[in-house]
Amino acid sequence: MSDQTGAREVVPTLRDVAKQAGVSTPIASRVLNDDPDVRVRDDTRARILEVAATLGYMPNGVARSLRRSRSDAIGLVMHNLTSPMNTTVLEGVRGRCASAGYVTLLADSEQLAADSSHLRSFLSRGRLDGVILHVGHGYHEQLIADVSRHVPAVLVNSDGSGSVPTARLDDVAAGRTATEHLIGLGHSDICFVGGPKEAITSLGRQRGYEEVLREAHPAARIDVVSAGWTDEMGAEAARRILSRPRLPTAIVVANAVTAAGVLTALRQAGISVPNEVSVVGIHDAWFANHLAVSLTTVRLPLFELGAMAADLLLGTLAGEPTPANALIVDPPPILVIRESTAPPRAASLS
Amino acid sequence: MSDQTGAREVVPTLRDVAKQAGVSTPIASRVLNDDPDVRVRDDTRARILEVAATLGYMPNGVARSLRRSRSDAIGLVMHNLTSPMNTTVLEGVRGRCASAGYVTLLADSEQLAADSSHLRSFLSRGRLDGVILHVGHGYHEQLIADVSRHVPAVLVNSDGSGSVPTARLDDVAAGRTATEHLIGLGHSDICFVGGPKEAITSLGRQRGYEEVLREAHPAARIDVVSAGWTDEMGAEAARRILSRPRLPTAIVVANAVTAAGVLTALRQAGISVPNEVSVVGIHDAWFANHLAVSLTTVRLPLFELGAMAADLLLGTLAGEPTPANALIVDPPPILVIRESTAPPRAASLS
DNA sequence: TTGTAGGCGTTATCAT
DNA sequence: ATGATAACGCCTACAA
Repeated sequence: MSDQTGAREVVPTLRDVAKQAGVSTPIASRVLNDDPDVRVRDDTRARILEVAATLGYMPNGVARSLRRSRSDAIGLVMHNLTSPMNTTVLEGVRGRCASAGYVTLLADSEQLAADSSHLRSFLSRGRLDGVILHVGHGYHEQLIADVSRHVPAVLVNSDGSGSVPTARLDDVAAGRTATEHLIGLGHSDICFVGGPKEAITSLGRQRGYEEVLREAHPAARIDVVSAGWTDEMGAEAARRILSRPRLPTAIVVANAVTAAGVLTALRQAGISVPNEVSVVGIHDAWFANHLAVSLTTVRLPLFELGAMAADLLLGTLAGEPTPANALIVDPPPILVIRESTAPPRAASLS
Repeated sequence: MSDQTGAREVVPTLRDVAKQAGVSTPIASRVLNDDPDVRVRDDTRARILEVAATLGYMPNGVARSLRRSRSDAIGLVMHNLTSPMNTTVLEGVRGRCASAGYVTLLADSEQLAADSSHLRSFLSRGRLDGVILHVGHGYHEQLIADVSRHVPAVLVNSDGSGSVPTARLDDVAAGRTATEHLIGLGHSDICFVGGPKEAITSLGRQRGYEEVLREAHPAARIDVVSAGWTDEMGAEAARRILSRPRLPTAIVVANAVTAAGVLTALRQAGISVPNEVSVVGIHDAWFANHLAVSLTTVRLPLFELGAMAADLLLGTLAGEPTPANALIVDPPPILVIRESTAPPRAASLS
């Protein structure tokens, strides 16, 4: 068939298609790109399409990017991908970007911050149309500045300390929901176990806790313990609480992984949950069902958070007027009751 | 300062650097790229470097890719990122690629297989130097074929049904390690709960189980139950086992997430682990410590698996002679003993 | 309805 | 030791 025209091992280019179809490259280009205002005879169009198909033509994305000065690629800078919550956010971002025709470049915030040559390669001009940064509580202001100076950027769950738009969860509402549940059960001696001290998400949840507790029991003690986002840090915080003279009757934990550590430490200390202490975790991860005591949680829309961050960025890229900040209030935090919460000891005695 | 030369809002290009430094673009290019065999006067070199620095010059990666016909980017096609095991593999791939100077494009295998326009965009010529496919047990032969026709590809933990190099774990050894532990405790009535029927990793682990069981107890029954990789499927498999007249004294579960479901179903049925049934899971995930009963596991080098897959691909790209397949035997599977295993009921009674 | 010209930013080749 | 020229593959004017 077409072999005798001098089949090359190399992949066909637009010129090859045009040549074989007996047209010029611009025509081939516009037909293949479905340019709406191109007027070609039907048979010409058909011929081009057919040649492209038989040749297995595939446009060169790099050349196209260079020409159009856009790459249809967005960068996603993440920290701590081992956290199931962060994975969900990632899926939200990636899925939305893919649906919008963008591919996703993934980078780790620690590595990016530590390796400037990798950062340069990542930000390499033209490769990325925009970047979404989910860098947690790390002190990555420099990284954020470096990135946002080069391309449009959006932050996720971070302290948008300035000009970079941010998508975030309704952390205050989450803290409120968790605490309201405990208060509804009759608790008033409630401890809050937070993430890292600087983490803005943890601070928001803490504020929700404080607000609700003050509203319901103005005299109650605000009792905050800082931990971190890992199970080990949760266990360590629980041990700190256990070393005090009196136990609270309930604990709100700012994160489900941390809560797993809290539960395990309580079990190891022989404390019965929920009989002696109730525990609520924030984030309804799959493993909540399988912990030492199945964990009552507050479900937050993590996937939607990622999708919203992507929307923010893609909207900006499309030149649409885009809000500088987005708080995900729909769906709202939802309480998922399992075995780890019950009325307080005192109440059950009375 | 340099403003009066007509400072533009646009980012500086190589030509700008060359012009300001009073040299031609090729020279600027070669100096900035540390071309070893370029002979320039020291002051010229210094001038170029200085201008580049003050201008904040950053090469355009797209133009460079076009010219060099390589992108320094690799694609990672993954399935089921919600699994913590897969996340670890991802980190292995991404980390290794980043260290080698490659950025990583992430795609979801389901979405890629379902959306051909996204696939074309992903494979868009020139964008990717190679692809790593971790597509699980899905019937993605078509996807694998499509990808590997376009760029060099490497498979992870898949059935390298043909010409595509593959990196995989030593699943047989993992199954052996888990089963040997149980046999050492005195068990002989051991059930194997697998992943999806077609999953090659599950089949390998099953083979390890069968080998060891036959070697130790030639008369023992090979008892295999198919489940899947989710906690729900594990729970469902456990319920199936519970509905039989007799319980085995021990269960090997091909996956830690599945094992979590098994443990929870056993607990809900009032079966005591490890007193009535011992359970070993494969993969030492963080949550093993926090399950209803902490789970004895076999730790497999998932991060190294990802890194090895990356090495395979990068080696191929570098033109090095590269093995077609790699079995990760170092580090070997390691048994991590926790609370979910003990001698069998009969033995503890005698 | 179709073709020609030019350039996106870089690097490789050859000349000087 | 440095410069001129061309080309990577594509797309957007504009011309015919």
